[in-house]
Amino acid sequence: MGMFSKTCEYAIRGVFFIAHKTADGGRVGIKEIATGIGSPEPFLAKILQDLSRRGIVQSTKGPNGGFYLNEESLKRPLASIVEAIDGNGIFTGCGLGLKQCSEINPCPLHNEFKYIRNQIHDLLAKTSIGEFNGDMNLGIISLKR
Amino acid sequence: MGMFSKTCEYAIRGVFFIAHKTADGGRVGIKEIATGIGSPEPFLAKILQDLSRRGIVQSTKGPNGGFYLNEESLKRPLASIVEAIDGNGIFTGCGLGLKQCSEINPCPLHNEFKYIRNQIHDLLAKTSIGEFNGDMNLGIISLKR
DNA sequence: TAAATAAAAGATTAAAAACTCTTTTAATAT
DNA sequence: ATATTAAAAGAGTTTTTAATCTTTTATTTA
Repeated sequence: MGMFSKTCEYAIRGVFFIAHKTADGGRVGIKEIATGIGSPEPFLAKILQDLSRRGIVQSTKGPNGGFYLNEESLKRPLASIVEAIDGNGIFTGCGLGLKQCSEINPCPLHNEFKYIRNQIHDLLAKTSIGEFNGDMNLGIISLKR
Repeated sequence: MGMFSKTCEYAIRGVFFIAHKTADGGRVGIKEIATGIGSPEPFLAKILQDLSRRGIVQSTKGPNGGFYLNEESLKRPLASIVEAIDGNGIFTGCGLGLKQCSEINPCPLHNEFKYIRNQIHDLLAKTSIGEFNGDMNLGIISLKR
């Protein structure tokens, strides 16, 4: 059980891959993305179609088509991907799974978890999709395995 | 998708409930625990059996039997419950789901996630199972809904 | 405008997690 | 000893998540 669902992990890795591959203005096909991040191709296709519908990635059909990211998309925070796929439960949900846990009806770990959830949210909100392209060019980081 | 699996959420809430209910030295039955924390009874039974086998909770069969916590168990950190049920993936796993993500082969968010995962671990390691009994007596906190 | 390309959409299957039911075993009290 | 109580254990079901397959639609190039 990771921090995000498997779907969301593929989504983030896929979007990073697209950002990196299309930094020069081109397009990248689903096959290349799936291979590049080590995900099942048809499953990733579904995920990217969803993100495309939501405007988080861009795509065109036909020859020379594929996925890419416009200026605006590159500036979006990672939080927008996570919220689109997993919802905002990770930012707001109770650590012990209680629906009505809140400031006035807190679970035993309410304050401790609130602190951590806020940190996760801040991290994902302040980090933009585009900002890792440099690292990846240097081969420092990995999106596969 | 919460921080922990549903199973783990029930486990933590169940153990808190046992700690609270048996603080005076008694035992508490699975039915009362399940009702008290709002979980499916047979499913919670499975979970507590597992924790019992691992020595994280104590139990006796027969009349006046039920679950309880000995001195040692009350002092254990919450981390021991989480590790028993969900494993240590939440403390060590890669945020993007990469098996081989590490210091020398980091994913784009490796350092950021490491920081957060350490915080989660520290919180769960420094917090003991028994230390919320007082709060619960005051009716400040909830384990249900 | 026809052929080729590549994503979109819909339907289906597989695997994992969550949950239930039935039988057995251990402990206690009479 | 026997009946009763309550957890342990095992097998089975349901639901959710993950993954696959097939058909359709849009775009481009020749």
